[in-house]
Amino acid sequence: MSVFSHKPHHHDHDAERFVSEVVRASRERGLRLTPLRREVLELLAQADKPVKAYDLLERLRDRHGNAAPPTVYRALDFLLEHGFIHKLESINAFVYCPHPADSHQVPFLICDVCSSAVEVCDERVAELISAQARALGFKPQGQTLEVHGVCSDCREA
Amino acid sequence: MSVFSHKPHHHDHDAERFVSEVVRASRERGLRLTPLRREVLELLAQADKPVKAYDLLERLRDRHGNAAPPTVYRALDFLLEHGFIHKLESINAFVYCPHPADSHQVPFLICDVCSSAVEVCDERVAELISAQARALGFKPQGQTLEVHGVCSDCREA
DNA sequence: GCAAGACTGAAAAAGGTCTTCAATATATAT
DNA sequence: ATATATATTGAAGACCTTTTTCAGTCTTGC
Repeated sequence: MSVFSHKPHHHDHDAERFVSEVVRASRERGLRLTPLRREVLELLAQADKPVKAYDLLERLRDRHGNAAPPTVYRALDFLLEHGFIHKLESINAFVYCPHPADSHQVPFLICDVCSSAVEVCDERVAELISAQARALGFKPQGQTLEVHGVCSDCREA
Repeated sequence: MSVFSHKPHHHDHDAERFVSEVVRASRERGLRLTPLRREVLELLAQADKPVKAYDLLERLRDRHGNAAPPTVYRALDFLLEHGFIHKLESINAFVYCPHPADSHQVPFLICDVCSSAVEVCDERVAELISAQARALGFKPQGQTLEVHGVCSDCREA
C-alpha cells in the first residue's frame, strides 16, 4: 500500500488547513503557488509522512501523464525555498512543515520502523548548535538535524 | 585540482597517526581492515575534507583498475559501521573521524565556500537532542547533525 | 500590447547507491 | 592439516536521485 492510499483520519483536517495556510502565505508574499506546485504540496500534506520524489512523481502522473523528474523537483525546490516543506537529507524524502508561517530550524525524529517524521518544535537545539558554531568563528546559515530511532507508537507494538 | 593533490602540510601527520590508530583499533577489536579498506581510509585521511564516493573510486582505480562502485561502497560501509569515518548526508560525502576511539555523535560544520568540514567536539547538542527525543517517547539511535555556512578562514578572505 | 522574466514540457545525462552471482580468500572446527 | 562455514572481492548491471539543457508557454510590469 502506498503512503497515499489511506482512509480519512484525524490528520486530513490538518492537511487541508496546512494547504490553505500556504495558499494564504503565498498570496501575502506575492509567490506564485501554481497548480503544479500546489498539487505537490497537497500530496505531501495528505501523505502526512516523508515522501520520496519518485513517489510524488508517480502520483503526479495520475493527472499529468507527461510529468518528468524535473517537474517534481522544480516544485519541490520552490516549496523548500519558501519554507513550506522540509527535505530530510538522511532518507532523501520530503515532508510538509506543519507551521510554515514562522521560519524555523528544528530537529526531526525519524522512525525507522514506520518511517514517520515529526518535528521537535523547540529551537533550543538549533540555538545551541548555532552558538557553538559562532564560538568557532563559523557563520551558520542552515542546519540539518535528524534523529533516527523508534517512535513511541512503534515501541508499544 | 583534486582534493587529493596537495602539498604536504601540517595535517599529513594527523592523517598518518589517524590511520595507525585505526589499524590498532581494528586489531584490538578483531576487525579485518583489509588492504582495500585501508586504502579507502588513507584516501580519506589524506584528503582531510569530505570526499565523494566517485572521487574515491577514481583514486582507487590508480591501483585497482577494475574497481567498481561496490568496491568503494563496501569499504565505506565497513568504515562507517565501525565508526572510523562519518557520512555527511547533506552533501553525500565521507570524511574521516579524527578520534575514532570514543564513539560519539557530534555536529559537523560544513563550509559552503571551501567545503571543509570540522566536528564540533562537544556532546551537549547530541545530549540535548536525545533528551528531547526521549521526552517525546522516541528512542534515539543515531543522529545526523550538520550545519552549513562559512568557516572562519573563508570569512576573512 | 510588448518585452522581460518566470514557469513548464521534454529529452537526456549525471550522480549516487544497491542487488546479484560467482570467485576467492580467511577463519573455524574437526 | 582438511573440510566447512563465513567473509571479502570482482564484475555486470540495475535502480534511485538529481540536474542540465533547450524550447515553448504563460505572467507581469511597463
